[in-house]
Amino acid sequence: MITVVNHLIESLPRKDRLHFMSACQPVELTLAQVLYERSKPTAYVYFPTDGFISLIATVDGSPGVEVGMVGREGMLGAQLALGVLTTPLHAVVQGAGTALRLSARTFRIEIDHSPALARVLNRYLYVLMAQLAESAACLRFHQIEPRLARWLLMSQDRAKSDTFHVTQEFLAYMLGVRRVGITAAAGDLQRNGLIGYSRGELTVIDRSGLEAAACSCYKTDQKVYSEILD
Amino acid sequence: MITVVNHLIESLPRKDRLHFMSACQPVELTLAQVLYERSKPTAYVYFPTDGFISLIATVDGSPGVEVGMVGREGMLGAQLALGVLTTPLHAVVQGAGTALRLSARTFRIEIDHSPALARVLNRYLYVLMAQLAESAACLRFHQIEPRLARWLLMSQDRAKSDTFHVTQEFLAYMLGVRRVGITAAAGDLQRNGLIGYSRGELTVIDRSGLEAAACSCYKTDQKVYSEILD
DNA sequence: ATTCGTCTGTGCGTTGGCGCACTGTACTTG
DNA sequence: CAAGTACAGTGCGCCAACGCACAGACGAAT
Repeated sequence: MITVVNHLIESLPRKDRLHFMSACQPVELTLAQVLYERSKPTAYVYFPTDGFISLIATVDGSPGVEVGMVGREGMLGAQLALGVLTTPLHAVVQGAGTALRLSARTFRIEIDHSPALARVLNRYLYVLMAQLAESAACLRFHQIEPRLARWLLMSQDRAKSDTFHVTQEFLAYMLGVRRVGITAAAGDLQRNGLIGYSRGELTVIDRSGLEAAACSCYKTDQKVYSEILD
Repeated sequence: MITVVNHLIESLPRKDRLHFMSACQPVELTLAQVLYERSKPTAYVYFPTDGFISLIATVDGSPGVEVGMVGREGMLGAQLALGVLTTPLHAVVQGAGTALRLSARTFRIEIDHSPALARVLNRYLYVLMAQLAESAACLRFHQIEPRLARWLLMSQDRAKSDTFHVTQEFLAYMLGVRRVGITAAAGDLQRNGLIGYSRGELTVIDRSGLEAAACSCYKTDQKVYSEILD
């Protein structure tokens, strides 16, 4: 039997947590499922317990680029706590799994009834903002390979598995680069024995090596999260 | 006699507004003044009435890049409304002028006493998040010239003057590029008769031309702001 | 009037990433 | 087992932006 495995929910005091969970509904997250579309109203919020979700920013017709990741350490739709129904970002399931879901309306009622929930949501929003800002600078200054390494680490943290399915095409989309850019960077990581890669099956072999290869943003993210939410 | 000229404060109902303003203290913003430093606690929040402020993200030792701008349409320190004392970004005065200032403590008391204030702050936070995400994609996909044009428009909107003092060195820092990159881009805009430029004195000549030269992020920003806060 | 500091413009080679097109290598399905 | 369909790898020319260095150009201060 599985207990709650979303960190935000876990952090609630027992009474609030039980009440909150009774309002939740477990749902499957299927790979590539689009949960939010930019500037459209959001019907539900999601607390991943197992899967994880990418936040994608776009401009004009450009393909898009990932600016945030949501796993069991966070939630999707926190902007509802700010009283805004629409979302500025696309949200796409990037690792299949499960999540707890609430309707927007129920979620807002829960917030009104639980100051502890409101508090943790506010703090999470702060972390999210810090991540967005970090992403901006990272996109500007860091090269593909360190960014890829970072991405793999972040995914591994959320997938809780050292092997997962991702195509180069997909990685290219996430990082906002060409596919061949990924071919080169991933090839490099592979030659250095940090990852194994074969037809979409990616395995992290040397995690600490990857950490060394990743840009500083990985550590920074972790630091902010733990300072604000732990 | 000057009435309040900060849009967020103006949007409060009369009673709340008067109370709020009596808690405020007018201060001068001097050029290049550093108001916030990353991950340090914030002593004050600022509501610009005249000057404006740049939000700067940094990674590692990299120089930094602007990810947001705060003028009379916004405020600095909104994260306090989330209950977090530190700030994820540097904040530097980019246009000298004046602002209304409150201590962090007073600000939080005001929020607790005015639901209208809390509401507008939440909405502003949402706008800020949208801006950060937008910036990330903009930094990744847009070229120097359109970004420069956008920056000039945003500054002009906040400076309420079509001529202001900025060196190429400074612009380079804001956009996260080389100074010579600015030389080239600004030269281009100048040749096309959109701006005049001489030893740090920059004049916007053809505003609608600049709007055409700017990347789409300019319009997008305006749209989000007006949808959420108007 | 000369000097000095600040700001702008130019020139060079370098590079990281782009666009495009094609080849090679697997699984997968009929 | 043959054909089809992902997916990964390679090669080539191109370009925006980079780093570095130096040369004017203007304004203020001595």
